[in-house]
Amino acid sequence: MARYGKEHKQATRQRIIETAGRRFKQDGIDGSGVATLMADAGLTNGAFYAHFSSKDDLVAHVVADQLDNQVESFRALPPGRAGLEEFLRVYLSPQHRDNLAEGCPAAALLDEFARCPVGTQHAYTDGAQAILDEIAARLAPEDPQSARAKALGLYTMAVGSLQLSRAVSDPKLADEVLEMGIQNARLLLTEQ
Amino acid sequence: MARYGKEHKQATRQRIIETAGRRFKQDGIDGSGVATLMADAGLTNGAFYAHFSSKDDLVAHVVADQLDNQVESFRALPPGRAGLEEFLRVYLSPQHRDNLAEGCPAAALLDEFARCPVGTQHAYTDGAQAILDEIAARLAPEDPQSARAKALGLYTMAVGSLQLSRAVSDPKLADEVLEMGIQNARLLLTEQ
DNA sequence: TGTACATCAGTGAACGCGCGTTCACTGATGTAC
DNA sequence: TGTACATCAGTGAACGCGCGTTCACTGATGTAC
Repeated sequence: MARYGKEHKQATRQRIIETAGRRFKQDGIDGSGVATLMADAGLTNGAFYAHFSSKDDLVAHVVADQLDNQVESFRALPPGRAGLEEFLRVYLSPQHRDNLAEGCPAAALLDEFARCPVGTQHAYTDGAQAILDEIAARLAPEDPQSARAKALGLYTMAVGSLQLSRAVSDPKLADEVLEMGIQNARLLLTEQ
Repeated sequence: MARYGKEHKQATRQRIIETAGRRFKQDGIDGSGVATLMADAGLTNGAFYAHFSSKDDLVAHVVADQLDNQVESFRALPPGRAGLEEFLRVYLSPQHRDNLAEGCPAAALLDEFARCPVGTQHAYTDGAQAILDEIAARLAPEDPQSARAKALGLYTMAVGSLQLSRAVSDPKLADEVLEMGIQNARLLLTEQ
């Protein structure tokens, strides 16, 4: 079972972090047990503590990884406001709403972060700052203060709209929430 | 222990629903055990199933109760846009952010509702519709369509902002999120 | 080249604990006589 | 008025189960000779 190159254990660790990200978003943090998380990665529960000191430790690394990925995919968007338009269309789409596991970590878990240890909150805070910077930079490089305000408005409304669309049991309302979210976000972006 | 008037058991049931509401918002739904919920109400675990058929059953009733209270407190606000201004100031205040247990159920639990049984989602959907109607009615009785859109924007941005302010570990950022939330919400309300 | 050994990622059983749920029982009160 | 009984909200121990965590062990591989 052993004597692999040093990159092998790192790869396993990364695999655990990525499959755990999907599981946490799908079933919640409390709703995902260590044995299930390890089975998702093709391992058994006992190996967990060779990679992480505790479940909380894993959660913090998962959050950092998820936010890193989101920042990276933001940077791959077309430059300027066109990129924000595309982001909105994808983020507030029925496909995103109906795919918890592959979607935005904040939309799936933000209110749980408020109850997480400070290490997890730091990981989220760093990632959220990077995303807000990325949004603001596309908005108005010449007016950073209003760009910052709008970036926050866009981010909080997008996350809130996706969560609301997922929580309601009426499919018509769920779709309306997404459509109005795009409409309101565009209004926020284009005005003044 | 028994032979009280018929209103006694109802009162106990209501007490459980109310203390459970605080506990769920504080510690999450998965994070609150039945024994703890009953101890909060001054009872022992065994009595639970004389009042509710399951924990899920309690959750659905708690969500309905929480949203009812929120609708009621909305109706007690000053009429028209002045009421919405007051709502924003209170909702996006540091006091609300720092008091999970007494605060908005959606801000504390919205992303968990996406993973709840359909009965709970119905309870939330009904309450959310009533709140959106209440907001829209204050906005523009003469233009119900744009009022509806703005009501959704206001609600999702308020919930998203409060969640974000609670999740970040940097107090300065947490305060900024609330301030910018109020600013963006006012912008949404006053324009056009 | 062949054999003995060291390494160590991963296994799987076990730990104590709290979970949601069940159930035989308690005991204070209202009712019947 | 006094006593026996029925009611039933609430008790508390117990159920099987999955939780996070620990640990003695396995066994495939690289290294030493």
